[in-house]
Amino acid sequence: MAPATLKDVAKRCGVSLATASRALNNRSEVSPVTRAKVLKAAEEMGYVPSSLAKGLWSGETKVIGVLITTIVNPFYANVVSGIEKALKDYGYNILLCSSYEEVDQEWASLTVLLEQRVDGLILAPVQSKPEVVERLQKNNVPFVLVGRSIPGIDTSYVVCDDYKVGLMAGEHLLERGHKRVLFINSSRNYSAELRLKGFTATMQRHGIEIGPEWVKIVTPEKTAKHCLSEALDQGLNPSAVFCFCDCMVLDVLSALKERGLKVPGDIAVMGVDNLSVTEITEPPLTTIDIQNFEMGIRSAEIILRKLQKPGAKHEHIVLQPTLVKRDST
Amino acid sequence: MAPATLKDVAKRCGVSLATASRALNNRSEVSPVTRAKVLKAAEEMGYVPSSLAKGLWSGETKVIGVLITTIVNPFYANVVSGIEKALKDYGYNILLCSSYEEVDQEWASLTVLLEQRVDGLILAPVQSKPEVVERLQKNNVPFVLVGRSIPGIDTSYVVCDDYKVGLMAGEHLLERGHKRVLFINSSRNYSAELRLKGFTATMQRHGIEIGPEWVKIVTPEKTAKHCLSEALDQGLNPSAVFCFCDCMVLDVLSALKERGLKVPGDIAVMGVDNLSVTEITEPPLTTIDIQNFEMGIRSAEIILRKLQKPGAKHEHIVLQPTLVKRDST
DNA sequence: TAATTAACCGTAAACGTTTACGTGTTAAGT
DNA sequence: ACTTAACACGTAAACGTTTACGGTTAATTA
Repeated sequence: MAPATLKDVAKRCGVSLATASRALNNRSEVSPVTRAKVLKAAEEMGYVPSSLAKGLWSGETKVIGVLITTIVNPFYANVVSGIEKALKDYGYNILLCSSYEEVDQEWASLTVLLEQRVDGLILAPVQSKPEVVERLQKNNVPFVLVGRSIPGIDTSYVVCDDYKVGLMAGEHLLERGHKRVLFINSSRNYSAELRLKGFTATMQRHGIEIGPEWVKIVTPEKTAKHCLSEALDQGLNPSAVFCFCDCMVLDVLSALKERGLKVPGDIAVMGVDNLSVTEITEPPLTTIDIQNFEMGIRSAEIILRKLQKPGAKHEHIVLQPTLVKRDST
Repeated sequence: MAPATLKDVAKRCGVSLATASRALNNRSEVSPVTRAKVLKAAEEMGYVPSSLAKGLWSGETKVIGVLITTIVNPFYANVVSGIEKALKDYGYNILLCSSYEEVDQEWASLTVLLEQRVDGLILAPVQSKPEVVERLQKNNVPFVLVGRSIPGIDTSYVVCDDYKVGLMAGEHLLERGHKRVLFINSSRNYSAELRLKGFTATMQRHGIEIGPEWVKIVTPEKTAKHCLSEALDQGLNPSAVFCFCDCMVLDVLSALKERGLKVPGDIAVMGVDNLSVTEITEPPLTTIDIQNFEMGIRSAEIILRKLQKPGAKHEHIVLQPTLVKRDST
């Protein structure tokens, strides 16, 4: 009951494998009448060519690996959607893997993607360490980092200007009079570092030191909600919370609700990503738009270019963030 | 610069292909010293076995195709996340395709998935027509429908009790005194039909006829926002809107905001899916929980069982919806 | 008429694995 | 000293494609 093969089709028409293959691939060396016969037989038998065999022969699978933290985060859903859109017209498909922000899981996913011989790879690396990238370079597979780059290593990447993100958040919150700001950050990746740097530098320029107790880090075990609770229980009394991404803001928002704290009356909050939900929360959320969908598009386009010209230079795309002022600050 | 093959590894160790293969697969017919030599060489050369070749030989790819409408809808993001979780421990991976609710796109994606020789398929069919399912049956690939079944055809599926969803919505809205309810529905799939039936039957039981002008259908070209505008411009004056899913509710919500209509004061709204955002919108949204994540888990489990016992009976899982009363009604 | 060419088609090798089968060596049993 | 068994390893076929190469026929040219 295995699927019909080219051999089956050929046999049924009484032609050779080669002829059947040529007929199906619209090559000229086959007579019109034979071609029609083969096409008809293939159609009737529900013949679907095997990408495995084709890939083994041609060395390309028409599959692009995508490795993100989790598709449940709408930021990545948007990125993946952008990737999908850009790849569709070129016949490429997506093999999706998630790291859940865990190094081991990322490594394992990478193994899978390499085994599947993906033609290219788009990934948001978990850490800002070189191992993962070195592995890809060693395996000679075209790849692009998306959302996060890695300092000191030359790769293609599509990111936003993360330092500026931190800077914009700092300036905005200062403008609104906030001096005690809790920063709930993501773990270990370079974007998180840059946003923190941009933020602290800006606050410092206005004479405000951000001590380590004002920076909490979300991990797979410790949600943004936990971070907030921890801060409040430590008696920190922030007047505003700045989160690495809108997802964390949503988490914080429900925590504040539970505690009966009003936003922005008792405490202000803002995030990054400009997820569509931020328009319709109560209150609508101030956030920073970093062009999620566009990031997906651009990274896919880079991969497509790399596939066309294998020797091409690395491309570095830095998208500009824009502040979206709403009512939560 | 192609990736190292088993042949390369074997040559470097001065052993045959067969021995190298056996060493890497931990078979007993190879001496400890040879095995160590092979493993070391493979490690050094960054050898990664080709799933293509392995798949061609074994007939299984360790890949499950997932065909949904779009990953941007958090409902499907949750479903996919559930699938991923259930598959992970068994070494299966996800090839993701989107139909965007278009029949042609669905058909094309299916071709790709069959070409890739996925071991199994989880899909949310666009229409409640048999073509797609017949194709899969003809190609003899195990599959499960998720979220939507197809009437009159025996397949495995994981759905919620859609008739009951419609019924619950109807009863809840009646209870809140709404008699003029606009139903913004999804297009052409059986779940949409069932929810509509459950809804209209319930309203009818209370003496309220739902004329066709009270049912609007969202298509790729016509968003929920359009549907609402159309209804209001037709002078329909609904006191409540029931949407096929929360995504549509969010869309409606922003449309109402633009028009300056208050929820639930001027008009009530409710949806289905219990997306996490519905807790924190203003107002928090009444919705119906249909266990999104669980749907993913269950459908993946069915596929896993089918892969173990190819001859097994179809499984039909109907999850129970629960009404989540919040402030939008 | 003989030689050339075009049109069509088949044979076989290759892609990277796995395993059935065969072969040679050594150790144990008679 | 001869048989047997166990062990370690190699050879080759198979999975489903594509294409280089060669061959046969018929049509064209000299």
